[in-house]
Amino acid sequence: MPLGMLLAFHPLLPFFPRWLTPTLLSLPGKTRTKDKYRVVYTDHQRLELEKEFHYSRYITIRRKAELAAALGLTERQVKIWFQNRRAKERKVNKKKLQQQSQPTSTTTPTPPAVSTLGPIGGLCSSNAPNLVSSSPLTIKEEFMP
DNA sequence: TTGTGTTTTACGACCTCC
DNA sequence: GGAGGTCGTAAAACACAA
Repeated sequence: MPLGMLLAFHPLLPFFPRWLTPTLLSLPGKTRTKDKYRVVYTDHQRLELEKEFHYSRYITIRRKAELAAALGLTERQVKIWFQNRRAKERKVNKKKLQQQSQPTSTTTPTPPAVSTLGPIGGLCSSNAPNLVSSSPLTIKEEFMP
């Protein structure tokens, strides 16, 4: 049974949605409130975050603060966005790998081995572990005005 | 419409590093 | 010990076929 169901149907928490659990209600600074379980980022916010991610998958503390201020987000939101974005990338790469490992017998040939780092290639920074280095400039330029 | 699958925010648990 | 990493998950938002 998922944790959420346990919480939702816990005898002490009768029919409380997850975001209404006492923990979330009592602790200040929590972002999950009754009004907004989660916010939807604007296209501009997403674009800027994506740009930064393509430049470097691991954001520096300084850059995180700058970006958060520029986009009107909290540093925590920026941090979590990067975490989720890396998770997404891993998921996509895993999917690609699985598709490559089981070749289709249909007429549609699998495309030539594409970098698992996505269409933009492997952009990485010095603080990004286990990242295949490529040309960061090419990516960055893609978002130049 | 609506039912269903996918994507997007946000969190907790746990782990590693300094 | 704290900050930040992954992993798993919840639930809102979204896409889309029926």
